[in-house]
Amino acid sequence: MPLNTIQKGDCAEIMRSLPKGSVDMIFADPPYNLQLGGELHRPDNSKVDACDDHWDQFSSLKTYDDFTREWLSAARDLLTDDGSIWVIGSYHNIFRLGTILQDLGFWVLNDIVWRKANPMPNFRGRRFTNAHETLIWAAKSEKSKYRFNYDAMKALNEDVQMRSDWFLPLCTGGERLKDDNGEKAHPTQKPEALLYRVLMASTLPGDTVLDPFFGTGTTGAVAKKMKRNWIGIDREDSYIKAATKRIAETKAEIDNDLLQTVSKREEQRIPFGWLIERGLLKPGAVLTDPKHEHTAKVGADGNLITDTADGGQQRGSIHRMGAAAQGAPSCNGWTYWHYRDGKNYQPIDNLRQKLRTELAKRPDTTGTEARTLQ
Amino acid sequence: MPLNTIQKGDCAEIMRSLPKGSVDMIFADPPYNLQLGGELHRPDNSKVDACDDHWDQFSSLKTYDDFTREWLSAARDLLTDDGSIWVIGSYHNIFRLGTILQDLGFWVLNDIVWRKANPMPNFRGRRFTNAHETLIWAAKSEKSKYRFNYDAMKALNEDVQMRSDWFLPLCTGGERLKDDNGEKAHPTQKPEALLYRVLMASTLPGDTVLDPFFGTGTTGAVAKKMKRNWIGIDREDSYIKAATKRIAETKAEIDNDLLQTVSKREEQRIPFGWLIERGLLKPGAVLTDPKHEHTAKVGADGNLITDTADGGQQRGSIHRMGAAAQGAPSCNGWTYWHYRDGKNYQPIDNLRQKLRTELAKRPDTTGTEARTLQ
DNA sequence: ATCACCAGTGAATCGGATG
DNA sequence: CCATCCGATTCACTGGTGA
Repeated sequence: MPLNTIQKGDCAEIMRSLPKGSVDMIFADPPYNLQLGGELHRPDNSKVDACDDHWDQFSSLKTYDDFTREWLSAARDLLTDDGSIWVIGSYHNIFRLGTILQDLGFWVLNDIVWRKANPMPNFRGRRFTNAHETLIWAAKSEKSKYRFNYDAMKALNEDVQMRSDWFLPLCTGGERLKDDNGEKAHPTQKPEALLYRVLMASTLPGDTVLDPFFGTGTTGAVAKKMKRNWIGIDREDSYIKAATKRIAETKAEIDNDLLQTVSKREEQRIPFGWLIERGLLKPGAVLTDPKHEHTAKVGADGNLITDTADGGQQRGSIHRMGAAAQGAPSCNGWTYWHYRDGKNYQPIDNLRQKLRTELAKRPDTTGTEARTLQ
Repeated sequence: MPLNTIQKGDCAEIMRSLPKGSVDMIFADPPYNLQLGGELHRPDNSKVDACDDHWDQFSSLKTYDDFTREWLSAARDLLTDDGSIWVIGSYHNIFRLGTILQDLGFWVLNDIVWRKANPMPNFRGRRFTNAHETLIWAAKSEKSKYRFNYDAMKALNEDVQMRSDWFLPLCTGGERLKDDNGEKAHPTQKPEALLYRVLMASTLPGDTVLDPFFGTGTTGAVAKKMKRNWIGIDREDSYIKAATKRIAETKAEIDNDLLQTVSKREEQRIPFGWLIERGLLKPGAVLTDPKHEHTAKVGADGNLITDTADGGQQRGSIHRMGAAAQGAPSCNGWTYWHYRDGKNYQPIDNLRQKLRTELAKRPDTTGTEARTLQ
């Protein structure tokens, strides 16, 4: 795999030449097929520098669809089974992209709206200001165990779930690459903040990220900063030259420990029985629910024991017995059951956390056991 | 023309029976083809009342496409040459709708994002909160002299061009129609404010507006208020009954309350993570408290990271880590934590203020940032 | 009259490991 | 392939009740 390099050529062809199932995530910013008419002027009569490059011209919708199906199909084969893809577009092409993604078997996870902080106004006053672009995030298939760093996204948003509408400025000012004449090097350079969020959401450090329409290499630059491996593909020498220089000047600046995000789901599993084995809870201890409406006794084997209405007993895991007490389909026993700590009641999750901290300090003695029991 | 009545039956069939070129605008809220799996429960174990009605079930994407092509084709013939159509959908169906619209010769004018003020969260934490729906506004053809009430839209928006992202609350409370059992009469009733803006943008009083998926008749009720003629089509007796009653009780008067967009909040919320995404702070930057007694490092996800006495690490939001450092129950992390600016230390609140000023320069007037600029 | 608290709810493609 | 079990997971808003 040609990691951390730019390949020159047709992206479908090059993707077909790489080993199948070898890429964790693909970010694609394909031609939008804008179909612009004549020139557009601002109210002050200055001319709008539109995207009229040859690579954005297609003779018909069918030509665009064929082109799209070709590269998306190659992209799908390149992804690992649990990989995912991001594509970005506007109303000119996003419906074609979305339809073909679905037809090829991709499973759409979200459509994301990039709300532009500073869009170009509609100078003619004939439509609404086109103030957003759309990203589609899709897994390779319905069965994929795609990666989503939920906790990182929540943390980025001050502990509130990240929504499907993102408000970010355009790429302007110093971030915008210029060519030797001081003109913008690429007509549609995307802001790094957009890629930062995409990479943070759906990849891990060390993952391989491919961008088939690399342009000025925003994906590569952000991937390098965030210690993801990247592969870029483009057909234009001028873009490859600009991207190469840009990425060479970019440092992998973020430390490993800073790149880590914690997810409860990925923490070490602690069976309830370990609390008893290690004396954090004694057999016979009485647990209650938060409202003190139900009680259960701790059995020596890690089961809980409750008395039933008919004078019998019931036993089961902390989760099963919590669900039964509430008449609910499921229950997180760790947060439901509380133990007595002096005059207060604490969730048994506190004991789990305590044990987890201890185990982390002594990885040599307990690590193997913990790992094998996971 | 059966103006201001509801027709019962298949919408494509009924549209074919009406005179061609006789309708000025069509608003369509077709089935979304959600393809839901099993049941979904909230964290409190209550069940989500999903949209699982028979009319939303299609056996395949092809079946859905055939259905869509059929009614959109009939709709196109029904429009005047200068007429336009609005369709609404989610990522499940909007790409199919958009592709078929384009294939039939409709000319897309805008895609509009309805950002929901109060969407349902993602309960499992597996994706981004699906916080918007998409509307497509299209003219009958590229040559259409479609109607767009530019000045009305600008006036609605405090004299700034209306953007393509609209921030509106869901239809809840008193506006939501209930059946005889007190249950919601329709699973997906749209808010009147949404229809108000659509009608205000693209029709004139006296115009004829048709809704082929009439449901509880929101389109008819708002059209009546705004003195547009309306035609509704639906297949379900229960919806027709509810819509008939609703429109009979609606008066043909323009309700000024509807004119208002959701009021702006005083200040927009800036998550700490935005400073990192936008490069105002780098991951790894060291923050200190005003007395330089505590330090914390900035994580890539917007959490702060501190070293604990026992050699471990702790992470959390700026507020939580500020509280922990002081042993206080709460803390305003924005004023507590300081970053190094040359030789001086400045509260990170300065960076927030800087970003806020930048954002304020480009006010998102359409819609109120509320808590969710995102 | 006001406030605090609780319950309910909205177009939702909402697990993963183990046996 | 399927069954079983563990255990992680929610935001904004409305309306009712009781102090």
